Amino acid sequence: MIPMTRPLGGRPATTSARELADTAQTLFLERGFEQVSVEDIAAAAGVSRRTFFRYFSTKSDVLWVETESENIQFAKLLAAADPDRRYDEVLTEAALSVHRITTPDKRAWALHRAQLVFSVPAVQAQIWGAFNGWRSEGRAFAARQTGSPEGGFFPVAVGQALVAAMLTGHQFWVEHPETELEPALVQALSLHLPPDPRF
Amino acid sequence: MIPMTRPLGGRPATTSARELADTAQTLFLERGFEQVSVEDIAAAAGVSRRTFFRYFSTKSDVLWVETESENIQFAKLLAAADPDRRYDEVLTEAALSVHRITTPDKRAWALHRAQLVFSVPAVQAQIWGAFNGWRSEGRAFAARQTGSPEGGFFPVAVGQALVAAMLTGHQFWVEHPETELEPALVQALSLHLPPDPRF
DNA sequence: ATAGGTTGCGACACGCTGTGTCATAACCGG
DNA sequence: CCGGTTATGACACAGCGTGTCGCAACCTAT
Repeated sequence: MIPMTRPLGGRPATTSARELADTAQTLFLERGFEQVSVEDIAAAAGVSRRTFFRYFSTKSDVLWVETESENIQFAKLLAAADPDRRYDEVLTEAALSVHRITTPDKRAWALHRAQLVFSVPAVQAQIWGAFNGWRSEGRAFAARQTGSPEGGFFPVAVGQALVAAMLTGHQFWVEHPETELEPALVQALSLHLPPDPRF
Repeated sequence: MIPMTRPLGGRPATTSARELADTAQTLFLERGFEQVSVEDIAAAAGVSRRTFFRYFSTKSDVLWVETESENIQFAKLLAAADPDRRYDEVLTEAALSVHRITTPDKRAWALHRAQLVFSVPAVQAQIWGAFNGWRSEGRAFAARQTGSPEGGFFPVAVGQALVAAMLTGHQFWVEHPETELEPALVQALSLHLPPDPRF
């Protein structure tokens, strides 16, 4: 979508997806998702409303900028896993690694985004697509790591269960924001299924 | 929302939620969800656009009219459960009962809708809200049946796991349409959690 | 029959999202 | 300086969702 190298010639961009996303996230934290219009974001970033929609196809897309790179990191961790290890251990480690929170700023944003997920319909409408990567990665990994058939029942269940565990951890966190996300994720991911290559 | 008995006095309604939903679904089948505006639905039903929003708060709400009554049936089954039975047995029975397919017509429709769920983004956008009932009902039931704290981790996990099981069964069914839904649901629901009132 | 209360509806206006179109600004190389 | 290229802004438009207001259509009581 956004080219790696600036093509030769042409007017240089006055902003970037990253800058727009940062601006938007700051405003969301200040006033809340629905109290911030695209016009507000564009004005704060010094561009027109139309330009915002050239970088993001919808207002809520700005919430999932990190998701793409997280998916890549997740897939890499799974690809590099020792084939002899239990699939569920690897899956748990990889998921925790990707969701690790390093700074207070990132914690605040992650919490707010999670709150939006569980309260704003416009955000909920995108969850399916946002977690598609997790579902399919978890499924494919479970199939190859346990030797289950590609179209079998078990890998499908693992993919769905992985997403459910993520949502469980985040939902608990949102309802207990004084706690930390990681323990909740650990607990949710510990409710895993034993490997079963039969189906 | 819509009163059970017509109140005394006042102008009688010229339409109903049921009539609007039927009209809308017919148009959706003909042209597709996004190719039908609320104005179109209202016109086809012989009312104004404003009146549509008096019966449904959003356009997409009419997609899940059946889901609402299913939720009520589900909640009733859970409410009538023997308090001494294992929560997961009751949950499984109730979920299977609600999803039981009685006629070939209903099977075809259920399969078609499931296929839409796993392929059409416009439909996927509604899934979160559509399954909100199952999530919250499963959660509340798990809490009271196992004696777990209302805000505890375990009920949250049960709610999410219930939805994940539903999706797993349906996803497997969509990918193997020659099989039946119920066995897939049984298998998915059998991957349940043991009751744990501690958390 | 008429008056007053109650309830559904249509008309209108408004802010917001998302899209299409077009002119223009700001860079490139020759 | 001059086309070619790319990002942007201005504008228009359909659609969603909400608020408000006056009116229409029913009721019951007098």
